[in-house]
Amino acid sequence: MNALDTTFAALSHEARRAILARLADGETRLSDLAGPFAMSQTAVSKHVRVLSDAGLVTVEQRGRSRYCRLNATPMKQAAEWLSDYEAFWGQQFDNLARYLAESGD
Amino acid sequence: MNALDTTFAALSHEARRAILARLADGETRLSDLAGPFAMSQTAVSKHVRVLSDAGLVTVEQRGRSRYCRLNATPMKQAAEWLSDYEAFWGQQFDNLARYLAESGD
DNA sequence: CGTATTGTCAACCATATGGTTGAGTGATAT
DNA sequence: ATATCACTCAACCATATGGTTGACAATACG
Repeated sequence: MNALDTTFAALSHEARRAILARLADGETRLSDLAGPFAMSQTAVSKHVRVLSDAGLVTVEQRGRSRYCRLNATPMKQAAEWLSDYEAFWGQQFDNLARYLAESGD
Repeated sequence: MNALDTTFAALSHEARRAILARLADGETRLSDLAGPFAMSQTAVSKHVRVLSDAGLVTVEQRGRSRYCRLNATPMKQAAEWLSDYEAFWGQQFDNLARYLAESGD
């Protein structure tokens, strides 16, 4: 898997996006991250692992806690990939119109 | 799975991103899509199915061929989600500096 | 008609993902 | 020293993903 693969895959789960949103407010301990989720701490830990493997989160052990920090850098590449399609975002109706025109040939 | 989940998941495979890139050049038949891939047509068909389920591709049967068309609309939502983190993209070194400063306490 | 083209479907396989529980480890507090 | 906190790890489970093959269906061509 390349970087874009792992980045998009990491972003494809709501819990992980929620974790990132939380980290946008600042560094958070793993146990504090787990709070809002109806999920065991182990599960949250696994999600953080996925985010960490994707380079989206930096984990640092201090004392008995693990502090998680957002690293948005990989998102930049993802956003750049998406931006290549910016020109097509408004074209849904154009496509529909073309489809209707073509199917009427 | 919500829309963002399926969109990001669909984008997390290189073959599917390649298919989308190809479709950006215009409508393409499924068999023509399969060409460049070291993969059976069935596998390509499955990828197109994933893209279609995510709303990124519109498939239309004409004669014995299936014509695939790009629909970038779902990407817009994904790009908007990402753009919320734009402010953090440049902060990797800031974060590193802060980390070093804190760990030096 | 028969045959090639274009694709699906079903079955199968290996591996990944997302979750659980229970046990264990290392740091901190009392 | 012991208890508690914050985790990880290993095992297990169910389901999803990504791929294959072989059989089938529908369209088009001659």
